[in-house]
Amino acid sequence: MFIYDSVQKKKVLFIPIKENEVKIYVCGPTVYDDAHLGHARSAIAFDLLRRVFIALDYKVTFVKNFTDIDDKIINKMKENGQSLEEITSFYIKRYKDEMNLLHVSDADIEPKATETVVEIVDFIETMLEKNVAYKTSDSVYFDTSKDPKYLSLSHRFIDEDASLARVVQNDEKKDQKDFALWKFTKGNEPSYQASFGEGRPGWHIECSAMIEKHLANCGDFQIDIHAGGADLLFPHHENEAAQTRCKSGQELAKYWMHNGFVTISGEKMSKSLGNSFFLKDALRIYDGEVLRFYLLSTHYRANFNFSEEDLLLSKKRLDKLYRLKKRVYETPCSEVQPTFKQSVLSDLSDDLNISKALASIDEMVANANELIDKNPKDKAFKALIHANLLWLESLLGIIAHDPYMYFQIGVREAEKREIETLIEQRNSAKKEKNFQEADAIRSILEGKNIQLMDTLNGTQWEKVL
RNA sequence: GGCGAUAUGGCCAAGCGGUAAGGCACGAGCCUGCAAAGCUCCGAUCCCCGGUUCAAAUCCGGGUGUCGCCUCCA
Repeated sequence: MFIYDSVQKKKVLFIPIKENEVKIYVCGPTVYDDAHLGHARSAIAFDLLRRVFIALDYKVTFVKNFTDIDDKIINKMKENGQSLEEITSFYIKRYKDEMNLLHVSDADIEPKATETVVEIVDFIETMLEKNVAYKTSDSVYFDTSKDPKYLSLSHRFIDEDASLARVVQNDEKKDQKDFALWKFTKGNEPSYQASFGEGRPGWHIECSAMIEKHLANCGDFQIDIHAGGADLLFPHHENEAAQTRCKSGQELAKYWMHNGFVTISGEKMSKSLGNSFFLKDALRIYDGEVLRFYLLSTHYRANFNFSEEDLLLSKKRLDKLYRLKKRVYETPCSEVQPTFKQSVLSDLSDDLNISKALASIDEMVANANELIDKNPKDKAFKALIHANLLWLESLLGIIAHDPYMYFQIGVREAEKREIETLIEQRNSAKKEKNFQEADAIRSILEGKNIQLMDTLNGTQWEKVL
């Protein structure tokens, strides 16, 4: 497996800390609002990473956190008069439901910040003891000057005057780069007891504490891979790494992976721009699997410009897989073709090169269709192809539906019966060589976006988007 | 202002020094009563200018465009 490491800034051979095992931590969402396409893309990208490692026979431990205590959540509490719990449990459930529609598996461990407070407090106590953190009137800060490697992750040089001019000045901080580990309570908001003062955790500390709690190794590195969106590299990941380095003497992660953004009309979706395309809205229009396949089909590091037109084009590629599935659906699976499996896995082992993998898959599809055309009764071959498709389902999280149902998504039962009746009428007309009548019926159905196809197994229909 | 990424045929998109994968769209053919589906065939010298090399889309330098990070963010 080769992966692109954001810190080394190049593609490197992945060597696990412990043979045949991989520990992955992904930064999950702050749960105060609905997830948008960017969350989906990140989740799908690293879900693929996880599936590929599993397919390569690694023992995978996959952790994704929920940030469930934060300024924005508190603001929402004040706005809506809801409790913290009410808000976060609502959005966590919605996030997980939506991710499941996208066939993103739940993580093995899904820690919440509020359930990690004890560890966070311990973590900060140790940093205070080690004198790499200090207290001011409102917060406990991390002292970045104590970390000689600070900024080595994001390769940044901070110009004290220019680049931090946009940050609100705080005279109590020793250095503008220093960041809050703990914010003392101002009253009337959720807070936790701590030896250094009642309050709540800052954003960066939870990931370091969670990794230590759930995953940490003894050795140079605590985990194998830390992943997240490209916007997290600085300051979030830089700060996580610094905390852990100064607290435990270990590097947080051996490899760092960052996914590119989803843009709309070439512009990043972001909360401040207010141009977010929420998943709940996308899922009202598009099937989750179609959306997954679309978001999956561009390499995870590249920026992804979302457009409905491209989504529909991408669907056509998925349709072809489903049509092949129809052709082999009645034949029980045998074994995946080794050459096919090997070729797809080797494509994906190259830093998740999905484009290459899809090309290999398309080649398999074309080849399979050709041979089934030539020899429609070759059950042994169909069994192999069926097995290939089933294997792809586990590897990519696609082609999971019944292939007939897939083409009928969004068609109501009554409408289905109506379609079947029209098809029967058309078939009678065809038998009587009344092609005018048959074509007229076909036109009626086409007007309803129903496409007919006469096959050896009778007339089939598909809903066209 | 500082830092970084990227620029490939009509569109999406691989490529990581040896003479441009794949998908969609378009066109032609096979198949079909006709279609649809499926199969086959068909198109680019890679933003510009210099340089390194026997050899560059791929490396280096300089431009130009686009995007991002530096503030919550996947």
